[in-house]
Amino acid sequence: MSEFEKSLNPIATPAPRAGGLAERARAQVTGQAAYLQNLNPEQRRAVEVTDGPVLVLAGAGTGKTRVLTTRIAHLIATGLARPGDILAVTFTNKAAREMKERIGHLLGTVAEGMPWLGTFHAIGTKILRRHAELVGLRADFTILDTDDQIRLMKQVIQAAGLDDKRWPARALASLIDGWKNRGLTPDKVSAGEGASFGNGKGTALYAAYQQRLKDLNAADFGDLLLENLRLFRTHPDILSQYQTRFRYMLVDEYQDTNVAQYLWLRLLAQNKPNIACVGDDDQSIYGWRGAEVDNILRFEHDFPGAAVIRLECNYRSTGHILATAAHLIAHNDGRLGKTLFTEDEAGEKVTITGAWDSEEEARLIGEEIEALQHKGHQLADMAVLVRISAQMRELEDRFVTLGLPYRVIGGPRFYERAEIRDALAYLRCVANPDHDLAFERIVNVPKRGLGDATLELVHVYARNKRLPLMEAARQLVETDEIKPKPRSTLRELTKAFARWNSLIDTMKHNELAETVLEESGYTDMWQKERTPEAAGRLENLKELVRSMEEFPDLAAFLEHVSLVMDTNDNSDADRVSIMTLHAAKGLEFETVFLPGWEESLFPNQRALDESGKAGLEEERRLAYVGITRARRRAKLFFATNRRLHGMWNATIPSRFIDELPEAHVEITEAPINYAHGSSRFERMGTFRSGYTTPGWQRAQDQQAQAPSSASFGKSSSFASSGTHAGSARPPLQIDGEVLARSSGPASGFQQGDRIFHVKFGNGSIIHLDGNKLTIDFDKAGRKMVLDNFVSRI
DNA sequence: TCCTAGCGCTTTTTT
DNA sequence: AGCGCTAGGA
Repeated sequence: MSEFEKSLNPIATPAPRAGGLAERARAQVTGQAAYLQNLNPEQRRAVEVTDGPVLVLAGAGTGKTRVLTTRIAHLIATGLARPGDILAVTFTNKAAREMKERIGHLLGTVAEGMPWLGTFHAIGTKILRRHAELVGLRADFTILDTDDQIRLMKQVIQAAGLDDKRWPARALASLIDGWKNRGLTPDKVSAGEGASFGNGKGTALYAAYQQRLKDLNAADFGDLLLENLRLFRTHPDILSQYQTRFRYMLVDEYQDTNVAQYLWLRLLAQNKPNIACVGDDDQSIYGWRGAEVDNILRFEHDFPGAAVIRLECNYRSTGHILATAAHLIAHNDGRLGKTLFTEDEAGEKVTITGAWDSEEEARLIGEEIEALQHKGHQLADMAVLVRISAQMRELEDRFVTLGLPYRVIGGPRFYERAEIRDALAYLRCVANPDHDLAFERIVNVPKRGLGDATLELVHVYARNKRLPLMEAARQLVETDEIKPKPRSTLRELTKAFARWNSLIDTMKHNELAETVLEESGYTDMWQKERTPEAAGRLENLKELVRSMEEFPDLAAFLEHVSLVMDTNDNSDADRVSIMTLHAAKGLEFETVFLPGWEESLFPNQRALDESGKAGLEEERRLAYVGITRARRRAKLFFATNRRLHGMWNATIPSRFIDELPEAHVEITEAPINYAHGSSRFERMGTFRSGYTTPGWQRAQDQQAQAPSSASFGKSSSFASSGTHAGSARPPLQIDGEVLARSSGPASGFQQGDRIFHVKFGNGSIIHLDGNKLTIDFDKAGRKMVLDNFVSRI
């Protein structure tokens, strides 16, 4: 066996397999490795430059994952590193899973031999467990999920004598989360920031929370990295141990790293920076949760002598799509700059379709999907990408009506469902009776008559005796402190937990789970509730028990769910996907529908308010991500009226539409005429009026007409959904004297004026309400329209 | 201790 | 509009 073959697979010596390791290795002897042959020159360079820091700027669809996985395979195949020498970090479990699979394909072996390939958090946990005692934890510390975290913070807030109404635990949670993302321990938080919460007690609350975590032998997600930093800083010997171990480092999605992750990487890469970071500054869309685009922009400065490799050949999208995306993103400042190109055909232009309202928009999308389906396209090749989840409802309604199979990606995840968390809390209590937060969660679920009063007794006793709640309860029920009824209930419960706990070693863990859920009365609770929803919950519980089979024991299962908050749903039915733009990153589809390109929604007003120009640029990157998900068809939509929080609002097309290159987009008409009628010409007109004037400028114009932005919002809202009923829209009556008075003669029109409307033709104004006009059209009947689509004749 | 009516909030989401 | 939480009453 040659030297490099040994390094490929140091243990077994299997017979050479077709396409396997040995065969590939032989290919390398004769010329070059087979795995390198499918790479373009830039990709190859990104794989073969193994010394020193490397930044790979990988534009959308340029083969980023291929480079990462091939690079790892290359390091192993050439004998530069053994699998255990390579640290490879990703953000999501999905990405980690995918990489393992693909490396396995490349090397012809299952890549379980990559012990240090995983998410930041998974690897952080692994390291932390080995040295837990050095940061005040035990090796079996529990990882709190968001829910536990918030309940704990609530306790901390109350313990500090603060009103948890006025200072909500959620707010503190996001504040502390933000600090942890930035690598700040309580002593590092600036006084000003610390004082911003809880009457100046922010920092103290943070410190108290950290203390509580230590008491509970627990860590939250942020700690998994933050405690690593502490460990590395306070124990240079341990740091150097890992520096030596990780001879090569790879980082996926580098543009999404936050400060803590950045510091972690820097510490590990300190002496021997064989670090390769792959990312795309144009796809940084997680600034709001602590990601620092700066990390990638600063890479060359941080790692002097870094090789910067740009992957600019796009293998995903056709010409028009790519050109559209490129032109849009060029409006951002401060980019590292890439020019994507494709060797693919120009393909179809990106289409822009204006709809009267969001219902019509959903209808149009539904029809286009059906039309494509009739032409033989798979539903699984299509996706609808929305800015906010609230947009999904109307789409789902429409798809249900059409009988169009769809799936919502993202949404509430499996492990976040109440019944799953309850079941997990039971199992955590069984496995670890000291898990106070889990105990609290289920002590009275199902209702057992153990309310606040009883629980408070247990709490007080536990605090005084410094005991876990379960143990405190066990001791308390032997006294007369508790009233007879709750006393016997609680006694039975603690006995039950003791019994279940004793079964851990003898009973199969999934059977044990079933037993626990049965005997505790938890399954009964849902069975008694005869609703379809409860049936679904029971289904989920079954699924949970089933999924446990994949793990060797209860402890392994619980560790898995703490870190992996998703399940791989392998439903392969042919369905349209609906998801947010954020959830779509990293995915691709033949056809992508992008509804809701309107000011306020997209770019999202809140992002603009909170982050100004940076917010706008992140929104634009989101738009870029959306368009670049499409392989062959990207279809943009906007509606002139949208229902938000139950109110109809007049909207104007997104400024992003104005930023698209005219040569690569086309404005479409709706394929079918609806109740209010439409023709190609009219739709063009509608759109043009929104196209030639920059969106933001018109927004200002409209704002200027109204006394204030608040009354603008009001005056442009239709009365209710009842008066606005989609295609079968009845003549609209405006129910508000109040509304009419409040908005005044803002439109400049008068009752009786003859007007022309781009969509409905000529008509007479019969009623005015701010910028909304009720008009009897000569041909189209009575409609309510907005003044900016109307001109006097 | 439990049930329910009313109130307030509402971007994006991973681990 | 819809959901989750909370306070207040039974």
